[in-house]
Amino acid sequence: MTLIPPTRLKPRKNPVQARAKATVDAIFEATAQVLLSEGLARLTTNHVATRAGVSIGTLYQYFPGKEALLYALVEQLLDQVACQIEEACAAAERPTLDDCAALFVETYFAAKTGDPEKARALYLASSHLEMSALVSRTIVRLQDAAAQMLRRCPEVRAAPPDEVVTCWVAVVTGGTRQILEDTNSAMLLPGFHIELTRLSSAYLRSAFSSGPKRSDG
Amino acid sequence: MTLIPPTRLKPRKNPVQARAKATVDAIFEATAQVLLSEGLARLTTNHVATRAGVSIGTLYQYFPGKEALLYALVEQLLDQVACQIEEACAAAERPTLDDCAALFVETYFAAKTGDPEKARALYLASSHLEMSALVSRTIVRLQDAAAQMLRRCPEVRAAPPDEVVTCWVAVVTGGTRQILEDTNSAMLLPGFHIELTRLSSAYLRSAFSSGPKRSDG
DNA sequence: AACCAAGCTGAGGGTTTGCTCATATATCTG
DNA sequence: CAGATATATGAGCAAACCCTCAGCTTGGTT
Repeated sequence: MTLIPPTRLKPRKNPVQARAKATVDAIFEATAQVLLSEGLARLTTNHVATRAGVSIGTLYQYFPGKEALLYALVEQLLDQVACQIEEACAAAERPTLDDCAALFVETYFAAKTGDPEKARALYLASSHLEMSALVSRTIVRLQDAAAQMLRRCPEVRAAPPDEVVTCWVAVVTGGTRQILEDTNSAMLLPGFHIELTRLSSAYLRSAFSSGPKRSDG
Repeated sequence: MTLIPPTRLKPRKNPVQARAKATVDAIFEATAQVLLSEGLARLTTNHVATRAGVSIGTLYQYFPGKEALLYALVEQLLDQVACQIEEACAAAERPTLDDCAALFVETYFAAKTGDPEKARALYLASSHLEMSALVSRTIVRLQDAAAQMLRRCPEVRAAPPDEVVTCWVAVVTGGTRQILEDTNSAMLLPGFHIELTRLSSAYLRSAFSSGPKRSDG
């Protein structure tokens, strides 16, 4: 929405009838499935169309090409995550640092693990060079949401420094990705968000209330 | 080396003469370059051979296919990083927690940013489904190196819990990836490893010296 | 019913890609 | 030098792929 993708990446038209909406959904769903079962290299438009149960011509009525299809999928999935984070962060009125840590981590983690397959598909698809702007944009949204939440935190006096917010968001998103993509560590996944919350609390405290309660100046 | 890849992914033969070694190196180099300039989708064997200045036939004498080429490249780059970490961690004899944090982060960060282009190429290539085992293996090596270093740390009494090591390593590697891949935040990259070190120190302290020096039991 | 968008189909043209193989050159060994 | 081995070449074929288009079906409106 906010971004202006080149024509090559924009959808050709949006579905208006209910049946067409179902078709597009099926195409998205099929794309994610093929991505997971075959990998990005073997993802072909014909294969996606077949898996979606529609003809190849139908696919090309909505998307000008393979890349546009992936672009739309990534855009959709990223937007869902960003919206959930923004909503959750905005809802915290006077959070403690620990609240901030828990809220951000839990929300992000839940958004990702709610449908781990889709999350993995997203990681695969977003490795396409042209998606990087989309990812960047989403990261900025997360950073802004986090920074504004921290600013409403009584323990935080001034505006939180960029490096801290950047580092924190990078570490939460990157760490989660690492765990989700590593099929080996998938077993101890349930405990991960707890550790990640502890880590976040420790970091935020060390960044914002470092001295022993430096009283009012 | 440690892994036993299916024939489809193993190199066909190793170069023995110096000239052949140079050829294989050129192919690797060209692969990384094409990966960065064209992306994984447009990486073709013909294109790589051209960029390397060798004939397509030559490429196929050493690698049975495109995937094997990528596999070998990823294997090489991952091994370099793991070796550097293992070496650095093993060299620390009686480190403090802060030493551990700094050593691991600085070494990993230096290994990645020493050649950021190659690091980015690695991320692109490793998104191929079949590389996940290779990545997993490397992560385990990093975890082991970190765990053994922590065990030699006077502030750490017992063996460090798996969740902590897993979380820490995931966060350092994942966070670094996030920063390296995001071209926007590339500018404040120089400060990132400092924050990451602070974060690591804070986390390790909260995990290992949480109470006020719970004396011997 | 008659009409018109909107939606769907899938064979096939043109292109790209992966890979082979017959041939040629370079390096080594005795 | 002569033979053996290692290395390099690149035209070209089979397969895979992207995408179009002319015609067909479905849903909605009057």
